[in-house]
Amino acid sequence: MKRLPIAERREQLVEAAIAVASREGIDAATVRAVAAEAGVSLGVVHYCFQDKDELLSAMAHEITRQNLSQSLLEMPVHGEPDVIIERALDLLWGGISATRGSQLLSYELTTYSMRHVEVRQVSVNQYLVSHEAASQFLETLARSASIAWTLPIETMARLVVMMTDGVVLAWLADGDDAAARENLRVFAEFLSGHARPVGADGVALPTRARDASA
Amino acid sequence: MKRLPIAERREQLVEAAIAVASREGIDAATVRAVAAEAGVSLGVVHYCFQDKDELLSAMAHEITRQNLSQSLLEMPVHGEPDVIIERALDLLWGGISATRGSQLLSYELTTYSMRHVEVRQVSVNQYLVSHEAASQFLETLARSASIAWTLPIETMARLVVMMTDGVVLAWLADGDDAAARENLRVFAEFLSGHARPVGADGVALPTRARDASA
DNA sequence: GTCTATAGTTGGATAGAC
DNA sequence: GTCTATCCAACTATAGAC
Repeated sequence: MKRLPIAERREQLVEAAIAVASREGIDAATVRAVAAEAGVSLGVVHYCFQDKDELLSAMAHEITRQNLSQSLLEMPVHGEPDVIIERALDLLWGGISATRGSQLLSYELTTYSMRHVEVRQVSVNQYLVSHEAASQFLETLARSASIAWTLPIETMARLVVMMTDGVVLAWLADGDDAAARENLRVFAEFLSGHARPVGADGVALPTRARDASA
Repeated sequence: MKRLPIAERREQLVEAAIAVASREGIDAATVRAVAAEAGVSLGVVHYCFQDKDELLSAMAHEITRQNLSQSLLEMPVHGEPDVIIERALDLLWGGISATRGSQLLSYELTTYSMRHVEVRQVSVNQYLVSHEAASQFLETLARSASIAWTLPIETMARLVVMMTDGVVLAWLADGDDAAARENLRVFAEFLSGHARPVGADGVALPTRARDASA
């Protein structure tokens, strides 16, 4: 546990910060607590990070990456659009419901960032990463299911982020897993309602399309 | 500014707490800052409230009431369902977008409550009040527009709360008023899609109903 | 690079004069 | 009921020995 290069030490401390903050909340993630969690002394943290805000920012960046990357990479192959959409949301929900502390921490970081100018970038980054992930999610979904979206991808992505936040917040509040899944089912219906079938090459199939213009 | 009955003093302090917390965030709402905001000395606050948590709980209860009561009381009269729904969401948004600090504070209180057992009731209360308000909103809407909802009122209410949270969070993050209104427009379409017309007396009109069973 | 020790703040809570 | 004064705990941050 001694004499690590500073880059590795920083990684270790960020992981420790994530651990303690996910478990006990953002207020509990003091420099002291992080040092204790990592098994180093207080001075080490201040040697690796200029101040607490820099540590918090690094932690936020990493947890945003972790929360979103895992759920969105695997996607079902081909099949009926409605089935694929519902299955994709199931996978998404699996990744979320298994990481309650991280999800809650993510919202704590959002509000914290909105109140403290020194870490303003955190919520901006969360916003950008979430929307990028949602866009990729929708595009992969469209390719897998041979569909196109009836609204611009940016609009759809914002709706996906919005609904995901809503579902997760409600679930954090009441812990009702069944209700969250029910919400996702309605969410899936909503997505299906804004999809129109296209050929495998991406060309619309006018005979089945609900709206040839759009 | 002297010798008020304790009930009035408590009200005054709660208002001061709301003011400072809405303006500067939950972390800035220290007992000292609240006392200064109210123009009283530190001891007065501890005389009126057993500890900080009791003050925070009182503040949370009051701001939850304020945030939700104002927007939901006025509702348009009769007319075409789609128009009424969109107009109702416009009114809702007006009440929200004018109170950015309060909205953000509400989410800060939610996450704070979820991490501190002593104020656990705060988020439970937020949940209950929000769902009750959403249910009333939907019922008033149904009466005004002479429609019925195709899903159980509890399910619909949870969806309304969920979507409202999502829209507000996204708006807090990027401040994009136009995008929020666009989201609400889609939200309105969603609501319209789950409404079916009934007679003014609440009886379904089978000739126009999309689904006579439900 | 890592440790201990400590300076310097801030904030919750209480005691006691008025 | 209200004020001032004070205690005590926890935290960020730095200095300096090793």
